[in-house]
Amino acid sequence: MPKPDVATNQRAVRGSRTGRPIMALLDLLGRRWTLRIVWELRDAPLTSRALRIACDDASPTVIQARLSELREAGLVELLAGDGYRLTPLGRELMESFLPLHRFAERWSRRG
Amino acid sequence: MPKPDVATNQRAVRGSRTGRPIMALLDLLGRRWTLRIVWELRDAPLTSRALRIACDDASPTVIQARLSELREAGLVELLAGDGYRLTPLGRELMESFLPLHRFAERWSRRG
DNA sequence: CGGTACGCTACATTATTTGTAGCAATGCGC
DNA sequence: GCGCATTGCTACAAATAATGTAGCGTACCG
Repeated sequence: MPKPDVATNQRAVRGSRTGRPIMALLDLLGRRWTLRIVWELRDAPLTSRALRIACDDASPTVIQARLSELREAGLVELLAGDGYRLTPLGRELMESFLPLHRFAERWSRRG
Repeated sequence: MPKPDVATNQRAVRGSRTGRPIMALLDLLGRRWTLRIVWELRDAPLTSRALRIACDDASPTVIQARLSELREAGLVELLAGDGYRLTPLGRELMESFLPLHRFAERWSRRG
């Protein structure tokens, strides 16, 4: 039955067809390196190159693509001269993320 | 003929070598459809086919691959006759996830 | 038995990622 | 000015992953 129209609130965010924001967010964050980028920006701004290195030397192509998506999503911004940093909204995302960090610790101790 | 390697049925979870669990988790969840699958299983078990449909009709290839990864990660299990469901650990993940759901609502109302 | 649903796989086509190289623009010491 | 380093960002071929469709083998139910 899901045959709804796209009307993406964002460019080509997969899964946004339902109109439920969580779907758009899950799709955005479910792209390779996106979560990691947000995570690496949690403390301080990073230049695109520093970010690349922090992200296990991912290729600049993907990093740039993800940064564009994150900027469009209003989660990240480019500061003249200081590289990229999370916007206030991005910092909210980061905070919503902390429980996952704690979960990761528990998860790593699984049998 | 590339038969899946038995020891690591897929490449090692990226970042797991750093010893930082969050990296392994971010990598696991940052693969296409993984977040969505966990999300769709939040309420009730689903058969692999129902899950496929719930996930915007993603191809069975990826769904099966992700389910294997999630089972290996101890987050999802296959019930004889009832399809897939979150393990207790998977439910913990889901709960760690709820703040993100609330964030998605705020995010969708951004300017 | 026939029909249906399950988990799962094959495989060719298509899309995305990787890795390497490089560009134009800015800044800094000289 | 000049050379040199660093920035954000792009090109592009090769490698890898996802898609879409079909189908297998195994159950279950009539």
